[in-house]
Amino acid sequence: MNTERRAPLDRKRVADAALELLNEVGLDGLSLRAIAKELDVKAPALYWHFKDKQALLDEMATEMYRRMVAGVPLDPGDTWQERLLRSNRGLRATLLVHRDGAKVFSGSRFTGVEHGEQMEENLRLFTAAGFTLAQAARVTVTAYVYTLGYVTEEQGVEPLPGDRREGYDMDERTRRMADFPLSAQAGAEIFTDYDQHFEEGLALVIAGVEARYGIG
Amino acid sequence: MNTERRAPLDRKRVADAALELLNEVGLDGLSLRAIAKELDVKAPALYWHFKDKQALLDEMATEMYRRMVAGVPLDPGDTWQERLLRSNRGLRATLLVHRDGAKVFSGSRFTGVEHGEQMEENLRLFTAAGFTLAQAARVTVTAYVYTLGYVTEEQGVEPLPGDRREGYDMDERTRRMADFPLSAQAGAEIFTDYDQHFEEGLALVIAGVEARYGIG
DNA sequence: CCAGTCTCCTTAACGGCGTTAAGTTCCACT
DNA sequence: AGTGGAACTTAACGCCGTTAAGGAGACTGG
Repeated sequence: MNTERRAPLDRKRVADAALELLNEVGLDGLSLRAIAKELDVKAPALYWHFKDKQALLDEMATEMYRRMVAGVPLDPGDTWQERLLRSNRGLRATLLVHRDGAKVFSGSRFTGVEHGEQMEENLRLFTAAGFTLAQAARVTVTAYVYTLGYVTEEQGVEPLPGDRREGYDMDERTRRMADFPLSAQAGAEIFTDYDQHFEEGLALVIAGVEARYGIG
Repeated sequence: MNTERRAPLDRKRVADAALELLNEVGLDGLSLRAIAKELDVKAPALYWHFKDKQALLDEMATEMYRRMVAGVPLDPGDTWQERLLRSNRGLRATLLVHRDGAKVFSGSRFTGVEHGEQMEENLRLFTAAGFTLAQAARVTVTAYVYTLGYVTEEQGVEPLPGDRREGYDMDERTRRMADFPLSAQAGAEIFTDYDQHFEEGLALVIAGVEARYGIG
């Protein structure tokens, strides 16, 4: 008989398995029973590690954040513009790794205070560049919610990079919008080239900061 | 005996009832059975009017949009800046009317093509102001996702204006963030005064458009 | 060496969920 | 009067998050 005993779970291993499963089944299909099965365990076992499902989702978001920090090494010598670009590109890339990544992220709260470190570094850089703390907060939050909102919309159309959801066929949309020629044409401008359009919006925010706060 | 017969339901009446209920129970608690009860009907009756729950949520989002358009009369003589301010303030106000308004809105797609009219008007105004269609699309989308992202975060902290969710006590947060003084202090800057901070972020976007596209 | 405790999991069950199938009632029209 | 469709109800399915109770194995103190 097999007396090998599986190593006990921990929060990170559960979150990892859940994130992997997320890509296959999406947020709606992400049940505790399915996650448990992935870990060769029954669903109630998860309650030993998390008080409820939301706590597991929080851990998933936190894990995504950890991977983002690990994948986006920040140069302390960055200008604030470079920092804003890098961190928001990194954020978007992180969200895009998982189906419904933006929803998981924005619906959850980080466990612990690890995220404080990166936040502190950013605020330090911005204030050193001449921003007041209030301005620094405003800039980072504005870029953050822009990115989150952008990817949320993006993933509503393309759950994973490259595979478009049904009902978002461009030709069909153009036909439906025949009475609104500008809107019809703008559709091609909105529902394609997500990478490039994200960059442009981010550039608008940065240009706004330079202009309004007078820090180049 | 009572032979009065209730007028048959329609999509709008269902969506109205669901939106009203949404404020009491939140998106998680918004079950078809509860909506049906509100309408003196059993849950499966809703399937006569909607093919599934998502279709009902889509109708709710569309109804929110209709109310926004009705509540934010657009002056054709607006400058593009005024238009961008007005429409995004109107959008935020609309989202804030209902608990989880931003989530409902960004998770759904409009039914029909009514929204094309307003979109067309906006694009007309922007192109008339000198923007290319591509620029006009970029500007409106950037402001749109900013607003959506902002309110999503806002409603994560304050589900309805004025009633703060537990776990977002500022003093307690400051204590937890003691190791990160800038972040701790910035918290007061981020998790309060949502109206004013929304305006500031929107102003940043507008300033960016002026600077980057050279249209004042 | 063994009793007791703690960790980590299982089994069983609860109420509620979205959804489907089948049947019912009532009205409009021929 | 008879037919047909519109607008529902009743009953049921399988799945969900969650809780209660218990059990197996390792760890610890006497």
